[in-house]
Amino acid sequence: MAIAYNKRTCDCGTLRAADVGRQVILAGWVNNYRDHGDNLVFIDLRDRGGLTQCRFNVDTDPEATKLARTLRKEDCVAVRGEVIHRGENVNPKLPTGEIEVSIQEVEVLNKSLTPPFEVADHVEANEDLRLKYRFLDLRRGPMQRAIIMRHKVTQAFRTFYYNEGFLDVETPILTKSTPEGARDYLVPSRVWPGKFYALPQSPQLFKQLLMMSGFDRYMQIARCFRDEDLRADRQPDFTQVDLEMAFVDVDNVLDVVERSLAYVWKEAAGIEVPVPFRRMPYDEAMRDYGSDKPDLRYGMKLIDVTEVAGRSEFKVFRDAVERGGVVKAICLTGGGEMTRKETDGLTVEIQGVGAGGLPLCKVVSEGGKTILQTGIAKFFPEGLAGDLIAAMGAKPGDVIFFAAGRFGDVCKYLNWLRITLAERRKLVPAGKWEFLWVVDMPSFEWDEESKQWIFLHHPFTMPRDEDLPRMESDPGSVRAKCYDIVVNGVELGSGSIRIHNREVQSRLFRMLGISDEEAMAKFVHLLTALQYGAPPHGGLALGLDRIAMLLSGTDSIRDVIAFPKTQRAFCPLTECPSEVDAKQLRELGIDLAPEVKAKRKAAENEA
RNA sequence: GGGGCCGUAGCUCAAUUGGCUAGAGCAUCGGACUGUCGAUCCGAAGGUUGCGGGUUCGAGCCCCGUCGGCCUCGCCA
Repeated sequence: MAIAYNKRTCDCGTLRAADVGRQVILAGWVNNYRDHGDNLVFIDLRDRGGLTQCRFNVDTDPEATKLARTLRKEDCVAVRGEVIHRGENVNPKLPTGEIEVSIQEVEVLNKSLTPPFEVADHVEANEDLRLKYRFLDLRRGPMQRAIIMRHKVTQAFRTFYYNEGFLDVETPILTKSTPEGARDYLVPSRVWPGKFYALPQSPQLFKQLLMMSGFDRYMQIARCFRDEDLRADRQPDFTQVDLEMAFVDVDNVLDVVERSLAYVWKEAAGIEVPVPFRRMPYDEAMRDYGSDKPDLRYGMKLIDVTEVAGRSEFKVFRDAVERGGVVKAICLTGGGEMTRKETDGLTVEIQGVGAGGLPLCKVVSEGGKTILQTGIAKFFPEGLAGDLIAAMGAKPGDVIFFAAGRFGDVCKYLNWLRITLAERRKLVPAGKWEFLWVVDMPSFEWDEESKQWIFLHHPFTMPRDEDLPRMESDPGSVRAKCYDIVVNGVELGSGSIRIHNREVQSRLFRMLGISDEEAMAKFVHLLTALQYGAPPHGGLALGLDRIAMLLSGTDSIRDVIAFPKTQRAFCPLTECPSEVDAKQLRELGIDLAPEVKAKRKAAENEA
């Protein structure tokens, strides 16, 4: 090799004025080139560490300068030269801006085609193009920082939990399909034609088994797979910080998890987070915020105005109340300045969420009195309007938004509205981290479709001790020993204390209309293990992608995943999923459905 | 599965009410330039307006279908 690129003296972000005079070897990519004619050429060389300006002078190094002139963006090169001070020409924008390297020798390690988009910090390209050329996208500063942030988060979690005595144990990727919950990704097997493994939705059952095995503190950075529709914060394969502890109750789990989060925020991002975190019962979260993951960085609580609204002449409200529903409202301080166009726009949008409309009225001051105006104000006679204003704590200049109907629907609409208003009107304070435990969720929920009770969490979640006697008589009142950790309106993770007693587990399955035979068929390994001295245990799983996303300041987990998939679970880089050979299918004993074949043929003919 | 927004040069965008040869910035290529660092200056090249159909004298624009992307509801124990 012309230049010993395997003996780089440092990376492109480290050289300073103190290094002037040193002979250095650098390697990296051409970030930019500036050709000043016969004598002078500049190349900005970039690697993971940063940028270093390389100077080529034809008078002193004609060969190198000649070659430098042919360099283009994203060429991979190695250079050798002397660190010199820039004198009058320091660049304060660069950490290395005091120096440059006067290049004596340059070697092109590999030319680059013209990139399909500019490899620059400020990116303009569409995300799907960036995903197709992810290896180029990942060269960009913000992406490098995001991936590095993720690494720091991972490392901090490991350090913390290892220091707390947690054992890192791997669990199978090929495992058993469980039809409950999310859809499984299935894996066929040549050795077992007609049978399938499933990729784990989480290591849930295995980590419980590890507790029964006596490894009383377990953690794993675990890949999980769910074949469901995607979102900005959901990928088909994602990563959990999975943990489980034996001989614990709720407080033990919350304590160690919140300390781990505080440690990670400090270590990875330098942010101090006070512990313990606030706790809020699920009912309170739903009542005040209409959400099981409320964002506490701003106010705009939901206020129940069912009583007042029921006395109004507005038919929508009266109907809702008569049908046993609720009317709730939020007050937007200073919202009176919103234009008709803005509120009409919100109406259309909230209809997209499912609401019939967006009733509202403005609070104004007139003749020394505070009154309601516009919108549905006319349905509130003076006295009633006063009651409403008092209930809302509204002041002149505010706007009151309403939602009426079933409790769940009202929550959905006003939660959407609260979040949307906070974002649009910039009511979200920067740099604030509002951690919150949401606890005491119901164990069961009545499902209208199947006309039976279904579990809200998973079927191994322990009900609260004092609620156990009511499991059969009043299932709706049973609260679970389960907990969600939320920060700034984002659910970071959830967990529970598990059932460690076979009798309780059987009672619970019976209650849900699942026979013992059925339960055994699905969960034989767990149910059997429960009978051999299973210890009390519980745990939690944290969404690593979301944590990395929040600490990177992005709003999509795709930004902290090196090779993510699109919303339709397609990878533009590898172009997967893809078709496979007929031979592969034959070996697996699999035939495609006729309609799938027909569709494929039609697509081929078109192409 | 439902709703919304979007698709024009390699990239990001523009194109008046449906009307002349579809434009601009960046990137690319050629040339100039000794201190730039988002270099600058001069010039060139670059288009199946995602795809298919329809309406029209005339479609980037209107209509229908389809493909793809993002957001969202459902879904995600």
